[in-house]
Amino acid sequence: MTRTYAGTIEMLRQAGLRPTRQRVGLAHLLFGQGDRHVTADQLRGEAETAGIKVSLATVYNTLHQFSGAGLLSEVFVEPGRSYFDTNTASHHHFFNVDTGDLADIPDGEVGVTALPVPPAGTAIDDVSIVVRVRKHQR
Amino acid sequence: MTRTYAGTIEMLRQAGLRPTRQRVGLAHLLFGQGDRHVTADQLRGEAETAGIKVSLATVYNTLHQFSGAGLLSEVFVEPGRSYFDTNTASHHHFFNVDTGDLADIPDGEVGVTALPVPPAGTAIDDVSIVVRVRKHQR
DNA sequence: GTGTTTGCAAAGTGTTTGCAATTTA
DNA sequence: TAAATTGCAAACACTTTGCAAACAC
Repeated sequence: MTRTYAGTIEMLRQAGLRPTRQRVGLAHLLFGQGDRHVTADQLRGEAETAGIKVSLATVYNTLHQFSGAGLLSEVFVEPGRSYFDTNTASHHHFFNVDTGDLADIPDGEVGVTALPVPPAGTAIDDVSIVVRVRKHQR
Repeated sequence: MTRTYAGTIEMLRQAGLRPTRQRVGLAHLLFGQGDRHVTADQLRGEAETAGIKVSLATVYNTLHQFSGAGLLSEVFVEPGRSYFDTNTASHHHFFNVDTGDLADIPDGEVGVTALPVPPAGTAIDDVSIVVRVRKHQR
């Protein structure tokens, strides 16, 4: 978690990304407050609220650049929406189908029993578990 | 697996769906050849090849109606593309990120170690494991 | 005949792209 | 100043919708 501007700038430099006003602002929103799960649109809204002027196209570019640099990971839970996760360690997710909220499953609470044998000619890249939850009706 | 026309028609009737020419044709493509994973567009292409005249809008409608009736399940592996699976039993998937192919993981080859405790106010709806694979480079 | 279903084309959603203007170093 | 980055608007891929014509019963 980077919290100072100097630290954010250093992080971006190390990732080979110029610390532009937009990137620094978005990095602050993303990495300044613990683990986060955001869509491009949500992040754009937060940036606006925070007074960071940035276009949606740049938010997308930035999220992909951060992913490429290993600062973010992408999570697939829904067609038509991309989520980005500041937790780049291997872990799993709860997805609330009613609200669209994505949350980490605490470490160790779930895992896979064994790795399956991948189809011929392929190798395993990533294993993800998504636990879909909904409002508990009573 | 339904293979006869009479069987397909009966299946649709039981699901509360009128056995229209389009629904019967698509059901044959879907349920007449073992477990399948298709996108709307793929199915549309197959229908065309098979000489079944059906619009893309109707393919979408039909896939959703079949899902609603429990004849299909929907699988989420990629933003911007919906996959439908003729296997409605609880099971998991391989997703080839290079080709877009989706395949079932044989029963028992993978499972979860334990169910995590869902966030307050929610209940678990579904647990899915997606194993992303890619061409094995040598 | 009556209500359901279909197909078209238009609209919608989320994302990406091309390129001139701006910014970083 | 040179190269990288941004923002806009247009383009995109996939999906959904509105509604008149066609179909199932």
